[in-house]
Amino acid sequence: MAAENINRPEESKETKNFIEEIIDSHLESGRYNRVHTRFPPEPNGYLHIGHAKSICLNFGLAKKYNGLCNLRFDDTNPTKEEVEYVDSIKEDVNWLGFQWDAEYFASDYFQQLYDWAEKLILEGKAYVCECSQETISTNRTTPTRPGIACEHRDRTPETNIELFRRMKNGEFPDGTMVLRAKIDLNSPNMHMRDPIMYRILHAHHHRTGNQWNIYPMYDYAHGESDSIEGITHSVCTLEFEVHRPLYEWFIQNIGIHAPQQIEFARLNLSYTIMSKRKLLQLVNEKHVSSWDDPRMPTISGMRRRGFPADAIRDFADRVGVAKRENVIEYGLLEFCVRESLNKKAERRMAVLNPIKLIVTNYPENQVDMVTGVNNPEDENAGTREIPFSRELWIESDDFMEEPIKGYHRLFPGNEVRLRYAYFVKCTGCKKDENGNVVEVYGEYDPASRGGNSPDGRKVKSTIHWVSAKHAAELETRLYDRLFTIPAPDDAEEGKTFLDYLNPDSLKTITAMCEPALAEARPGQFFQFERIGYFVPDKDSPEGQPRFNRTVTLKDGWAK
RNA sequence: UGUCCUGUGGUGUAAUUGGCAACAUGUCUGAUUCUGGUUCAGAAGAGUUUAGGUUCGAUUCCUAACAGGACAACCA
Repeated sequence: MAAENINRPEESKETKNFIEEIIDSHLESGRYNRVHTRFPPEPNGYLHIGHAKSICLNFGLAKKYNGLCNLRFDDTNPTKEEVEYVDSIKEDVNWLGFQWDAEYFASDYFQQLYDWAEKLILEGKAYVCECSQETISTNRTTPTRPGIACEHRDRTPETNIELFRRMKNGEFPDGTMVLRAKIDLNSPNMHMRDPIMYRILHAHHHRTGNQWNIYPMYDYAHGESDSIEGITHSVCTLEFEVHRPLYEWFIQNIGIHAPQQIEFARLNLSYTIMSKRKLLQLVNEKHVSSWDDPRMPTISGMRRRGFPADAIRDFADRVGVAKRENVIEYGLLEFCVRESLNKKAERRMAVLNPIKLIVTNYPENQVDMVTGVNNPEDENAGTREIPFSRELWIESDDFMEEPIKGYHRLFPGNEVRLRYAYFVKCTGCKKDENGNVVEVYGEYDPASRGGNSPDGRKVKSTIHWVSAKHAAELETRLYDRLFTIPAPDDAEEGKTFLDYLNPDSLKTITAMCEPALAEARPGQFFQFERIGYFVPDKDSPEGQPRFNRTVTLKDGWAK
């Protein structure tokens, strides 16, 4: 094998993570002359941001070393897995921006796995055990004490192979017997105390149908699948560390290509949960609408929320790869999202919490068009025309009858700029019987058309607005974090993560939007000026976009 | 309890493999700005879990302790 296609990353200021250092040493020592990774999801749920880290890592490693990366579905448990999940997983990996070199299923290897199991049996390295689940467990005892051998352990290979074949043929009911590797009942590592390789399951498998009555366990299937595919570096999360001796035992005793398993710390994000079980619970108990509810930390949820794929990749990059447990601040994800969106989102004006501003010296039925810049960060984004008239919607936060110190928006006597339009000076307001402001009044300066005064006069603030008679009233969903505390998993006594659901994680309002927003289409990104980033939801009817708030703008004033 | 893994600013990740701790984010200032956004400039913030040891010198090597985590499924 020529090794000239190995691509060692050029010396750059970028430091290497510990996995890359291991790979470098393997390449140097000649243990491997290539890099081949895989992303091995179990199709029993939707992918989440934690998987995104693993996807970026595995595909990233392959790319960096000019190697390959497979997508392999770890579908060894037919009772939990469904095609729906297979489809969503493929879509999510693609959307994240990765193409796998080959697509496999662990179930593709069932026959090979079976043959190897027979080989181990014949060599006296595996046996059929008829103990109950409880007996197996109690016979394993505890780590400090030796395990107890059951009467099945010393059966002859002939008996074992016959029993195993009958297991395969479906002659026994579920749970009556299992195939166990004969390793070491006294190992301090409980995984080595004769682990189960096969269990009987008369279940319909999403790919092999009813062909099999026995299914391999993770520990027996995973490493062998890696080996079959020629994987060199099998990257997984920390909890599999104790499984590594077992992974290596099977490979060695079958006598096949040996990949190196390397474990890293999974991603944890503050204010969110990552467990598939809990995520499923949120969906099943209707705390969210679906797996792709924009509040979900799933890849599909984030996509619907408006997080760009490049932001997620950047995030995965920034959190790094190490072995120590970590909790990433949610703010870092938001930073990555804003940084990406700032460059690509077109600006629009929309008023979320409207109050009317009447420009008293502007002619009653006049309308003029002012020009708005679509994206100050991108010259190619062009401009658009926005209608201006006497009655405008402005944000109620942008007016205070009695301003607090530091406030320089609209208050009686103060002049501000209406973005892209005119200077307007506040002359007062009208209140209802309860003292609530219902209308704000102002006078504009015709000479300031376009947003600048010829006399060089300055204003301290610019506010956004929407012409009342031209406003498009569009449904807008204001999303916030799903949980109220940083670590919803660490519930205090007597509580569960559900007790920390944020009741205000979704507020649906009608926003007063500039007309151009009515033409927004799913897939586009917008910044509502001074407010945040928004995307049209996929469930929007034609010509009537419903907006999802992706993230707010950073608020340096923060009342 | 046993085995294994991990301890570096608030958070995360580094430190040329022994040379007085860097980057990002966050926070706080100030400047710029037709978004209280962006951008720019600056500041504060860890002496590397602790105690010993080796060394001229330790985040890095050794020992012990302490703390946190994983495992003890016919789940993956």
